Amino acid sequence: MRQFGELESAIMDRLWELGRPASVREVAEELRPDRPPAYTTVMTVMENLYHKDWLRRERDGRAWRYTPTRSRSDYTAALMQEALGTNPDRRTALAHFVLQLSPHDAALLQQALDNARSRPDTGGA
Amino acid sequence: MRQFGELESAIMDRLWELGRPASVREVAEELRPDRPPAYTTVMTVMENLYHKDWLRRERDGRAWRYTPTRSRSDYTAALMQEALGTNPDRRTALAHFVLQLSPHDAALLQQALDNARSRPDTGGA
DNA sequence: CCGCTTGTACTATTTTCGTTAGTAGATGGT
DNA sequence: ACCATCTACTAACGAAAATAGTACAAGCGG
Repeated sequence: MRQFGELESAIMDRLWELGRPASVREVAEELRPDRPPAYTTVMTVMENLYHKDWLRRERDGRAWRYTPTRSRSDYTAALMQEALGTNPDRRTALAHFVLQLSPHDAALLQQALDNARSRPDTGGA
Repeated sequence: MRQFGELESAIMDRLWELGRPASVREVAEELRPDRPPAYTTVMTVMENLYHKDWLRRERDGRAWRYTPTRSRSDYTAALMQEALGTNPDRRTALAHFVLQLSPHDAALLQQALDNARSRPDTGGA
């Protein structure tokens, strides 16, 4: 699983922000105010993301409406998982990871672990 | 921090496996048995990694001996950290992450947290 | 001492993938 | 019927990784 390019990220971010199916037009608007990409550029990239299975789409009149196939947190977690997966020594990797966490994040992580224990596999996507 | 290319990964893996300074020749041997890259290819990539500061090197006769500048777990942890960092909703991201963990990994993670609490900031790199 | 082997330094090409966007054509509203 | 909009197709550019050849230095064995 490769990480997103810059424009891809911006697009996914926008879609995750919106939290509902959105047309190319909607996404393209106010995307990267510094250097607004052409409408067709956004369209192409969104179609790429569709073919790469990061977006699903449905017809709305002539236009497509796109939705992320996975939640942002799901994506983040998968990236983390993948990073961890490349390492045979999970113990050390996890130890390093934890040491790099801010106290606040460490607390959140502890909570997450507690929750996972009390309600294993609840919380789906 | 960009993730490695395929050959770059193979090379770093080999160096991490060996756990000692290694020459280009040593690394090149048995690297990707399916399609062994030319010696000079490996050399070029290792020099790239050196200039990108992933490898350090020292002379050994005519040859260079290369060593990773960072441990594998350090690298892994940094990747995980970076993934987490792109997500504004850390709580949910961490929750997902934990739910995706195998029970064994979850236990390791809990241990890591416990250790971090009892001996904060011990264990450096 | 001389050539063979090994290793480096330099250079260059190919490939891959994201980014960029134009053009043509379909379609629906007014 | 016309105009605005949207898609589909095509293409080319740029950066970075992968690939490797060539030239050259230097040590070793005979």
